[in-house]
Amino acid sequence: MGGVAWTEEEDYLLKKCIQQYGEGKWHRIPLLAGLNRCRKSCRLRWLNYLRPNIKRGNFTDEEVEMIVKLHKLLGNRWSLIAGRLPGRTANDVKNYWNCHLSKKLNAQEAEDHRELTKDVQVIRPQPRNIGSSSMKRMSQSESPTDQGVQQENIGVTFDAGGQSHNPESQQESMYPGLNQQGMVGCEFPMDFQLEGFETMASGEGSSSQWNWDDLFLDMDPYNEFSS
DNA sequence: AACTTATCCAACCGCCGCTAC
DNA sequence: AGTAGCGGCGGTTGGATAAGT
Repeated sequence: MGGVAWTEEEDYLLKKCIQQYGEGKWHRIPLLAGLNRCRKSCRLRWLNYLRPNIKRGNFTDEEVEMIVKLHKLLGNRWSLIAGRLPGRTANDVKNYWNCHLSKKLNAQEAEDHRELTKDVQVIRPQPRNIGSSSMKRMSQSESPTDQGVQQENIGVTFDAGGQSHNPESQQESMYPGLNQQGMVGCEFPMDFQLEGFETMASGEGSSSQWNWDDLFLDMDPYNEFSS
């Protein structure tokens, strides 16, 4: 294991201490419980192992599907993802992702990319003269290599992952929420997406102004996704 | 049976944001 | 304004175990 494994006695002491004094105040727990562990170890042990109602064993298909969808939207925000999976911990989700899904999805993406580019002639960005006004515009936005290179003439957007998207056929795209800035979208209902993504895309607010926690407070992906 | 390699997952580490002083 | 202490989070590590040779 990554460190010194917890003994049954330590587990018992920690459990008893938390039952007596409650969660929180982690800095006091080691002292109160008589454990030679740091506050973080105690908290982690409780959250990932000792807490009641923790679901162990394999992830169900529904849970896996949920993880994939939430990860597509949230990225590596494991605690938020785990919050939507009753009984699962952030560590469980993270481990499962790292062990199973990341490899699987990487392989699938590589395969999809091969399929997409199989019969397609790759059009690479050509050097071109850029007028001063265009330069000004570019300097105000992110580097095109970061968020997608616009192929103005053919109307196809290339994102950083090398996939191409035609804005006109976006409705049929695998990622209907993908905007022209190359922002990764999702398969959520459009009325949900637009509230957040349009504002971000239009530049009215930076992504740092967004609080994802708020965004999810009233959302139940079990129902939202399955419908 | 012995050894090597791959996989899993519990635990640790470092960083971040918040709060109190 | 600066700083210390805290809870919380995500990334990484490394021991145990399974699978392969």
